[in-house]
Amino acid sequence: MTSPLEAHLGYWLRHVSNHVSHAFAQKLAAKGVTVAEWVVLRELADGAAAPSALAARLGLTRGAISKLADRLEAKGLAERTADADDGRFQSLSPTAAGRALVPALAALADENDAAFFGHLSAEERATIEAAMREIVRRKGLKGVPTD
Amino acid sequence: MTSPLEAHLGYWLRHVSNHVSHAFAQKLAAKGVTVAEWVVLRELADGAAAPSALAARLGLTRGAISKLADRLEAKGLAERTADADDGRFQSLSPTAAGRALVPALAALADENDAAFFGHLSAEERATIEAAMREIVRRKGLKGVPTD
DNA sequence: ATCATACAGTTGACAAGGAAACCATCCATC
DNA sequence: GATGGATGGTTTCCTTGTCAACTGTATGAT
Repeated sequence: MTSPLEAHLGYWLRHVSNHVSHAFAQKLAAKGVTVAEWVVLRELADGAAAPSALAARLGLTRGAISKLADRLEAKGLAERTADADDGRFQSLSPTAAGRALVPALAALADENDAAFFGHLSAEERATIEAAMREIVRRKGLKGVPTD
Repeated sequence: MTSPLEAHLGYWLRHVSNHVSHAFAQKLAAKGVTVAEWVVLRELADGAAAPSALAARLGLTRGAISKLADRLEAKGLAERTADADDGRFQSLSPTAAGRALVPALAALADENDAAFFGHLSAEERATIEAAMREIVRRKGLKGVPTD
């Protein structure tokens, strides 16, 4: 007997996480930003960063970051600056507009998370988060997903 | 203070679920099948279905199913048959080859799930699954994700 | 009977990443 | 100081999905 899809925890995780992300994407769209853009912007709010550092931290390829940087720059939310010392390096930093946008987007993120998980008890939330952190630790997973 | 990404349960869910799916995709690739194809194939193993029914059940658009059907047909794993009564309808059914493939793929799915979640206690697993099911119920979420 | 409407499936344009090839720049060694 | 790797960033191609327009078929109201 082949086990049904629903037997897998991975199934449920993806199912819910897909919907969470999708709902979040909808909310972000109203601000003219995609989820991936938000993640980068959020990261940049803590200080400018090199594209490849972002790639490593966010679990994306350098190519993806390159394209994301293009989009953010086109939207006037971030800008590249060449490193004076090393011609290979560059630094991606948020513009004033980009920086200004972060709080509103963060509020949307909070709101979205609350909408999906707000009803869970503190224990349940703790259990789930701990389990996820543990899996990440065990598997040595790197990289941030897209939310 | 804008809350960090890690404060959101949605973040952790997606993080882990991304890796679970990716790992699964790798395993499936050895069998020449993608995750989406597996999901459809698994669904068809329970009996032939109309494309639009699949779309609704799997949370994909009809267009996506149409292309998936193309691929499955090209690989000789499924086939379309026109409905005799209603010219608009068709039915997607697994070929013998497709049907034969399912158990092996299901084994991979089991294996993959175990690799990520096997170390969790039964209680933890139950808590997580119940929470996810509850969210799906509350939100009235439809559709299966891609695992 | 006819015609508008709804519906199943397909198709084409587009978005977003991954993989890999490609450039440019730096550094280490000779 | 030249030259042969590393290393950072970009570009190209491919895959896969959505969205919206389109095709063909059935149905219901007149």
